[in-house]
Amino acid sequence: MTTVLDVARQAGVSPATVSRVLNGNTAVSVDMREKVLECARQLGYRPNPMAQGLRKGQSNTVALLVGDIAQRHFAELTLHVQSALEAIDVDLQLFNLGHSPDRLTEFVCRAPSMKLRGVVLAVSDKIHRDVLGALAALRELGLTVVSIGQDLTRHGIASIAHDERAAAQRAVTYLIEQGRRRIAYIGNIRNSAIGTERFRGYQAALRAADAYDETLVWDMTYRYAAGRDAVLRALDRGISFTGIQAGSDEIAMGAMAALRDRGLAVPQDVAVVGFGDIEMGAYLRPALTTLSSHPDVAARHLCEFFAGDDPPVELRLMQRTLVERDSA
Amino acid sequence: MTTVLDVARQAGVSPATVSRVLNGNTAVSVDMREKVLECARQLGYRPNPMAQGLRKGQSNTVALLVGDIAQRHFAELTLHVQSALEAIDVDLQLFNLGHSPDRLTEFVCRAPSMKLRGVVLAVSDKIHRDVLGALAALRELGLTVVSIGQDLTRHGIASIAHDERAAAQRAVTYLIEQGRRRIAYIGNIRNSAIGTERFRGYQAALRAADAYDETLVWDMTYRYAAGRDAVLRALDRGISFTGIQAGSDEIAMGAMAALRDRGLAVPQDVAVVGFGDIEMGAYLRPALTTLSSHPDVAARHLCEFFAGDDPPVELRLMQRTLVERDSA
DNA sequence: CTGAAAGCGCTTACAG
DNA sequence: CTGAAAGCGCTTACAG
Repeated sequence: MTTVLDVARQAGVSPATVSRVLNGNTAVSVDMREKVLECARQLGYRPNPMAQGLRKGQSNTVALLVGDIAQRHFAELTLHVQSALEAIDVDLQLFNLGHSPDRLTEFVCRAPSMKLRGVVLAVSDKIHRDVLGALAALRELGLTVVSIGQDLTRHGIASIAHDERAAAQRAVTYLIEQGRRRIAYIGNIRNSAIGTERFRGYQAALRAADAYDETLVWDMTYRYAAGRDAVLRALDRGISFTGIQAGSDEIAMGAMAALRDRGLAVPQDVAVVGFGDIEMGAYLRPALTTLSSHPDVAARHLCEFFAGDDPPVELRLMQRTLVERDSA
Repeated sequence: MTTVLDVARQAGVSPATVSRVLNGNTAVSVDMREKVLECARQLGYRPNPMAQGLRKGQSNTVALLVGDIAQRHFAELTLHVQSALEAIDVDLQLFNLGHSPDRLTEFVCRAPSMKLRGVVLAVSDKIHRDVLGALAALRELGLTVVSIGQDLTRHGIASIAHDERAAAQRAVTYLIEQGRRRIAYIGNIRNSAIGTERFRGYQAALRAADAYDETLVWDMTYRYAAGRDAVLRALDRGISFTGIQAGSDEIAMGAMAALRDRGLAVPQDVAVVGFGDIEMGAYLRPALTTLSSHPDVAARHLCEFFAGDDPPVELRLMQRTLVERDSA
């Protein structure tokens, strides 16, 4: 592999000059700059990232901590984050948390010695305040720390998030306006920071219509099976309902399958609204009414946070809109 | 941050000894080893990965090149690969190719200077032979190079792959045994190495039954829309068929939506078989009959390739089985 | 504007 | 078995 030294020799200058030209933060005379650039090109020189990192005390890598890449919206987010960060020339190291708080804790312990450029937290689960503190403290080590999905600004972490409460409230109000009153909520509430917000929106809409009923709140996990099981169990218990607000599209799909299996028609008997607008929803029959998601916008915000050297702890709020299809 | 030097001072030994204890490949006296270990623990010492990498000429990072993480099976594979590699203590750097050959080429140019521990290629698309050559050549630089999904052993790259041809042949034969003869193939054929294999299996099964008809072969991309569009177009042209072998579960879903929209019943009028057994398939109504996938097994094989220093160029072949559900 | 020198934190021949 | 020394490839004060 060619090194700065090779380029320097070839160009007849010192390695310091080569470095200065390539990093372009110090003034270098025009002819030197051109000669160096030409030689670097000729030799196909690329700096050794580890040498750079060791010298600078920081690598060019950002760790992306993802709640669970098996969930569609996390996969989509990963996609956009990776390409956005690549565009600004930072490498992405992927950690899949699988919703395990222990894995997050372990990461936090390892993080300081990893010499990362930053960490992006894409986690829906509630995070222990000690961990949050440790994460925020990484900032003092020169890392850029950003949360996508939940608002952690009050813990000192720059955040990009949807207004989940408003979104859920909008969707549930839409169901109420159809004349439905017995509307269930299926989703992760207690363990999920984002889920809690969504639930609050649901609750607010129903309370406003004086139709809130605790027995219709089913605190479940994110996956398909959760949606199916919740519906099956409720039906077995003779609980009746005419609408479902799901905490994710996957849950909504599981619920729709269960309704179908029990001979209930969507949306005639029970209307269903999902959360996240994953691509598949449009190909279901009935097609899934859901709330939009904006991973591309989030990725763009993220880049802005990484552009500055020490980004402010601010919230970039995004709004979800209702995507009306057949299921509600 | 604490360094080897800190640990050495604390333990009253030389940094060389600390390094030897921590790397454990050279003999060190028992009392020294214990003292060093104790001090390292006390100080919470973790080696600086960039210093290690610079010294060794190689980092601890493996690049995972993924065809398109927006496709479910790639997301699932990423999940398993990441956790398997983490277990053997290697970091995962994610590259999403988005099926772009240019991005792959660019990676190949960058790769030598990246000082990677290895690269994992999870790509369904056909790869240009020059790129393949460059990839295989990385091996001489000490990288471990493994392909998951397509067999590249004849290009000098260790591979983990399903027997796609046998799988498709099995599934299509199953449809034929139901008395169906006009069976369509929807999938990526020309541009996809894996798709080509699947198509060959389909073709072999139909030829064996003397029922192969080229007008029922629809070369499309991987996504939902492709499945829907292919079916709609065929129906518009008055082409009739009683079965569909899809090149992916997503395509199968798109096709089922189109059939439903045109008033055709699955499986009574048209049977549908997918490829890959993504979780969602079980929650469709009718539930999707499909061919199993084994990302967990693949990840396990992968670790074995990374365990040895210079793994042999061999093929680990996996068999898909037919997952019988309602759609066929 | 430019170069010589130091040093980031490790590991591994080389001596002993 | 152990230590002193060199060096991986870069960048950046420090002189000039």
